[in-house]
Amino acid sequence: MENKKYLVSIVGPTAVGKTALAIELAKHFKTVILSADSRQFYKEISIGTAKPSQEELNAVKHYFIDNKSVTETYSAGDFERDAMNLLLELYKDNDIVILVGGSGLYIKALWEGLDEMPPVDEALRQELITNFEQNGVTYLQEKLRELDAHKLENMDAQNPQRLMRAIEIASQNVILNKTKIKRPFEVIKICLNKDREQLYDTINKRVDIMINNGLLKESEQMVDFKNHYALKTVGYTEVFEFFDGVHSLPKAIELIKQHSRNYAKRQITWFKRETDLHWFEPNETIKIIDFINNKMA
RNA sequence: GGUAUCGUGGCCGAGCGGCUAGGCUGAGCUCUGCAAAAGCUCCUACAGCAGUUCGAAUCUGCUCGAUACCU
Repeated sequence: MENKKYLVSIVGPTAVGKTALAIELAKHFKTVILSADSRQFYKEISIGTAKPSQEELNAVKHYFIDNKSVTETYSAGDFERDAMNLLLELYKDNDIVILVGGSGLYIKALWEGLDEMPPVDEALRQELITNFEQNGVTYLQEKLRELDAHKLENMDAQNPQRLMRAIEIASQNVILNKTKIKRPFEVIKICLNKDREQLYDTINKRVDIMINNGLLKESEQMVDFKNHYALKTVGYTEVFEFFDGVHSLPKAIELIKQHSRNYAKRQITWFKRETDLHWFEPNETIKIIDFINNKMA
């Protein structure tokens, strides 16, 4: 009979220490790491995305790092599909796989699944963007009201991005069932967090390190791609603005720190509502290993 | 010592007699495909004291503090 399979998931805010813990766990359980970080996929950007170091990557096999180019568009749905396929392969040789990352939606997609969706209609998307730019959110609200008034009443109607998405779905007659999918493995959910001030301090310091490690140079090489979604992200946006003369360098660095702190806070908010999530401090490795063993016993 | 200008919430910053400017930070939150994204909510301050006035952050005086210039 085949052994039970586990997905040990390490989540938490940026810079809390997920990478280090994941590597320790992977070594301890003699397994591999599946990364769920929506920016570490991209092979061209490493410094600003705080990828694991080369030594760390050599120590344990990592999947979903450097597997995409910034010119590609990738979504949570794509990730769910690719990660599931990979996991089924990995479970042939391993009973445990370590999932690590901070991209809440991507992780949720893998844990619970997303509904099947037809591909985005590019023409419609473009039309929506154009009309939104000219007429504002009101246009999107009215458009959605015609298609699905009930949906409009029950959503964040001030959010253009979500309105566009809702219109796309409504216009394709897709029925969302929003039920959690039963996975062929058990998910063990561990969230790392620490004192807010300490976390912010670590974030600030890490940004300085990124600058010293050549974030500016890396960004310079990415200038031609700055309109791609992959580069619409903290660390690069601010440096591009510095290049364009919008901010001084010190100001840009200050903004990277600030936006990283804001991001960390949003991540914490996201994970707070997750059920079955167990919270630990980053230095509690032994306690975490015990916890995992208990869960698997 | 004199003259001038100024002193607004954690920070920036408008207002210049009556209707909680606004922005940023910070905190809280939303979440089925751009998610390191996008959006929502909260935090009623005018240096102090005295006065003018029905009413003062806004006008007057004094005190304290800052800045600039002069001797």
